[in-house]
Amino acid sequence: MPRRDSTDKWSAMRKPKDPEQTRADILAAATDEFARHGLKGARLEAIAERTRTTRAMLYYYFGNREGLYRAALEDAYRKIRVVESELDLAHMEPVAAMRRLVEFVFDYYQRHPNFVALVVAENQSGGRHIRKVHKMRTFNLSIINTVREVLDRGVASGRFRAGLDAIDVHLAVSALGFFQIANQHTFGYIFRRDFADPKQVARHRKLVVEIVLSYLGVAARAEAKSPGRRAALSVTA
Amino acid sequence: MPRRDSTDKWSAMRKPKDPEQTRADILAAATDEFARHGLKGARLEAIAERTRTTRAMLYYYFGNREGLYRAALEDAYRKIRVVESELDLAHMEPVAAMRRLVEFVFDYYQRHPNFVALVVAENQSGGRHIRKVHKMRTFNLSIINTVREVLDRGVASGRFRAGLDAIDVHLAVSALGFFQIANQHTFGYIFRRDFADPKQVARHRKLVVEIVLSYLGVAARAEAKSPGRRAALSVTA
Amino acid sequence: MPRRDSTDKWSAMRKPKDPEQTRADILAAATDEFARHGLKGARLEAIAERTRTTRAMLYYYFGNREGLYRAALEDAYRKIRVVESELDLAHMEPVAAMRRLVEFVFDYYQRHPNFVALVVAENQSGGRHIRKVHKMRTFNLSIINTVREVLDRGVASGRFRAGLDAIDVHLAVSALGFFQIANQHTFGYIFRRDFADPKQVARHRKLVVEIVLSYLGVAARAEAKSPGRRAALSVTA
Amino acid sequence: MPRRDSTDKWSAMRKPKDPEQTRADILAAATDEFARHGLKGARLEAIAERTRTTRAMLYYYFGNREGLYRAALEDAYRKIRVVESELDLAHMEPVAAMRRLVEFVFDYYQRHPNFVALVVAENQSGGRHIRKVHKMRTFNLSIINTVREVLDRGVASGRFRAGLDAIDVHLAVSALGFFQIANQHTFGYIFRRDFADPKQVARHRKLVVEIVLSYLGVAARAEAKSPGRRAALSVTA
DNA sequence: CATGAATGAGGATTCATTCAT
DNA sequence: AATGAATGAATCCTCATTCAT
Repeated sequence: MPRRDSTDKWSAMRKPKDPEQTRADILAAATDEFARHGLKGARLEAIAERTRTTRAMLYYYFGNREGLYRAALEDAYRKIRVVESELDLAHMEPVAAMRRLVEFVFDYYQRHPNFVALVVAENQSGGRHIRKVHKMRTFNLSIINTVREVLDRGVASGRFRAGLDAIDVHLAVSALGFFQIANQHTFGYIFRRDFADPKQVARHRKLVVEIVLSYLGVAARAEAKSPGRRAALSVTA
Repeated sequence: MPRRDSTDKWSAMRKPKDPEQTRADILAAATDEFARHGLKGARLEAIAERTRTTRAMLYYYFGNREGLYRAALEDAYRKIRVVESELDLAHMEPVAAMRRLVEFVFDYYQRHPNFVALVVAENQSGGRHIRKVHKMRTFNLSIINTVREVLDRGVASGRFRAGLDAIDVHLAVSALGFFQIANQHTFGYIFRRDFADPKQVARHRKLVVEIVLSYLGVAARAEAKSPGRRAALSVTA
Repeated sequence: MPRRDSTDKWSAMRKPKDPEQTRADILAAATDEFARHGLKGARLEAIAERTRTTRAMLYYYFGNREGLYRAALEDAYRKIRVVESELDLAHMEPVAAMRRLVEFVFDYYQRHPNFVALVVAENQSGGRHIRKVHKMRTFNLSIINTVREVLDRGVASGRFRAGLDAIDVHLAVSALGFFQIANQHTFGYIFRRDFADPKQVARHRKLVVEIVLSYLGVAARAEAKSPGRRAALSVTA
Repeated sequence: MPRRDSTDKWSAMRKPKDPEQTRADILAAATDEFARHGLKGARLEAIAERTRTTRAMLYYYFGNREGLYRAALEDAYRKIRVVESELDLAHMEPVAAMRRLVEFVFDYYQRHPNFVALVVAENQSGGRHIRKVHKMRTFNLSIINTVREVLDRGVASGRFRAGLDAIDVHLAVSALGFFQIANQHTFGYIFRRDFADPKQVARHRKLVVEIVLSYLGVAARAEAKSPGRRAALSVTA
């Protein structure tokens, strides 16, 4: 009874009790809260408030803070891999496939800063919790196979140079995309780049593609403009 | 009346008042603690303990938690820029200079994971505090001038392709190096890469150099492979 | 396994959850503590101890120190006005009514030094908190109507002189009664008056009545002295 | 060295060291701080800041918090009595003398709210400290003699009624004047009286005089307007 | 399933006060 | 006579977590 404002927007707004929905709501709120403040910084009270439940409910559904955090972490990773697996790169020409993959990763980070933030949080706590999430590796390894398949075809067709490692490439792709979200505030402030500006985002997107393709041995910019005139224009703006 | 001997516990514990030293000690401990646990996660008590002072001293010298955090942040940025400014790339051939710069950044992050962690923490709190550190931009902008100068010479000599932006390049260099520290736990666990293994670190170092040089239009592999030219270029620390 | 007997320490200590009681207990203890030491001087720990709860409970019920203080303040004002409203002066002859009112105020202060002390504390903090208590004015204004009604009747009947202002009168009544509690220590010490002595209290009570009635134009001494008319008028509690 | 703003308004503004002046400055600042926040609420740091010295100086001059408080208290009482003793009422006609005395007290409180606040603070702490100030009674008792002398003359001349007690009268005068400062925030807010408004102050001043004179048996308002028509007009606005 | 009540402990700040120079 | 440095201790407040219904 204590503290709450007198306006009772409660009984009115509380959805009909649906355990699955409640669980999902909590998870969503938790993801956001953990993303914003990290594992230790997140306040369970804040999560409860957003879900219009009480802290006790979090315990009821997820056992404790760590259980909730792990659930959020697993959920986040699962989601990106699910979407990733729908890319269907196998039917595309290698360079186009790689371009698409890079853009996908880049875009995903841009649209899901919470995923990025959760990964940051997990690294901040030494990756202790990701190890406890079973199947984490399972559904994550698929991306490497995808990359490897594209690389192989590209090398075979002569579009990519030989000797490339799939994990290395994925590392580069991830790093370049991740940084733009994870470090946007410091880098953006210091070097006066507005990472929220759509035009900058578009520029950076091209930049990342270019870097990766260059590394694969493709004359980058030509690709982007017109497949036919490929070799002619490698001078960028 | 038992006059303390000068070799006892006391003299060892910095009783002789040396404010500068005390301040520096606190700052060092704070840097570490904030790096490990972030702005909110850090325990002031932990910082005090390592310095053999009391929490009150932290307030005496830095006003409050945020003041201390800001001081640590500023100090960390200042340090990397100071070392960076001693690179003396102006006298080196462009490709060698760029290689050296990339390696420097990579190495600095490897050897100063605290710096990386502080930057992560600052981004986690939205970059709110870096804005309050005066002169932050001042001493950070030098790196861009350095990069630009190398790029210009490289383009002029025909070793680099034209149309390159210094901030873009610095962004790429930073992102690729940063990721290896910042995301080592998640990426390492999922893809079974041991980022602590010196051999891997060496591999990654080459990888990053290669990626950046490729982007600049330098036939990376050639540089890296030809033993004859290698010695000439790897004048890095 | 030793089942606690129902007569042991526990049952005595309000274990059976009774939120209303808990809240009331806290409020009572808080009133006393704030009265003794003021808003800032009060120790929440002290309040908690008296209630056999923990400090955390205070926050649970009242949000924070100020919330608790405000609740105590409101409660105190409400109580005096409630009792005041039961005076039923409308049926009394004006002079007797006024006498009774003055005596009531005087007595209330005497018996509720905590109320006086809280008011002192609130003034000490500039009256900042009383403004935040909704309804404060509402239940306080009734006293003025009461006074005004008595004055009007007195003037109409020729017992009081004309031109009197109800708020002025209430101000005088309050000031004279308040001082005896609020300033008893300094005034008492300096002028060697023992404000705790029942005989002095009785003397002061008469004094205050006399002053107020004189101001209203009633020949005070006459009223007080004439034994014959005294009984008729001193229908006070 | 820590904390202070970089602008060094220090060495420039620090007055040439004059122990007496320093002591007086501290006392003035302390009076204000104790008046504002009470004995316990006052912060020594705040006092030090206003005096442009350090907290250590307060200890140097006054021993400790209580010593400083006592000094402020004594100083405050001494000042009012000094001014009071200069009233020179002995040469005035009784009614005029009494009026002047009431007005003096009223005005003094109005102009020295710090005195009022200190008295409040002292009562709040049970009058424990005033007892430790030697001579406190000595210089305070004079006021009673002054009042008594006026009363005696008034009774003798038939202007005042008999049976009056000097301390009672002083009590009434003090209470009525004190309340307007001490309780201005609560009373003012609840009953919508602006005790800071000069017009209200003037009204209240008259009111207090009137009340006191009425009590002494003088038809109040007549006095104020024209001594000659004294009895005629007792109807106030 | 759900929830209001209760608790315990961890840390943050703030200060008065003392010391050494 | 003065002061910067240092300390210890008191409180505050916030939370995660558990309990009883």
